Amino acid sequence: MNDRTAAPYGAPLAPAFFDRDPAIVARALLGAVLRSSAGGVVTSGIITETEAYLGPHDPACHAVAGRTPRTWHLFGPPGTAYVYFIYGMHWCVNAVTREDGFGSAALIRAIAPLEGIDTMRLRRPKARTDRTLSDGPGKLCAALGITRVHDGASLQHGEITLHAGAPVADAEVSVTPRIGISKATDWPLRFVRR
DNA sequence: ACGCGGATGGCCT
DNA sequence: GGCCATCCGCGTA
Repeated sequence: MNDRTAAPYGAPLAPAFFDRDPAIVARALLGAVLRSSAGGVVTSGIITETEAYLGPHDPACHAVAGRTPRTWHLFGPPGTAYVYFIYGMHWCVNAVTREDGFGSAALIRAIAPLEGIDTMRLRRPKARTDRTLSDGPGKLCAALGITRVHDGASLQHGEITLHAGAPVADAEVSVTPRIGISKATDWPLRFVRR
């Protein structure tokens, strides 16, 4: 209904945007728009929280396991979606960073709902407020219909895309250790928009 | 406002 | 067999 409002974002971010250090990319993704057309319905949100996973040398990064069936697309070219299944129930989405074959990424941890909020509510019936619709990595994937079928897909042209949005100033950003991990727990690689 | 534990299944050792 | 880049509901305050 109110889904026809003008979307304040343009063309998808180019591969060159992602072909940088994952911490730079994770920071730069704050304020960007994550968009989905899964199921033929547009849902989107403004990114408010991200984390960087640095590669095979980062103990908390899935790349430490090497290239396995699960981590295959983490080693894809920059601007690829790396979607994985966790805790037997949830999906999480990353944007692959750096060069093809390296194995680093930026995890999208939270978005503020922008378009398709009615659809997001249907997909997340337990969410009581708009804010809790997509304020977690598993929640936002459920809200946007992101699943295994998107693993390995291009984030430039596909059902899931990333778009530049309004810039976010450093004064609005908190940098903290990453959440929910058991290794390298003190590395400051989580970026949160206040 | 917090803290804790159960759900649930694929994947690596 | 054990470990998860999580979420939700229930308990205590």
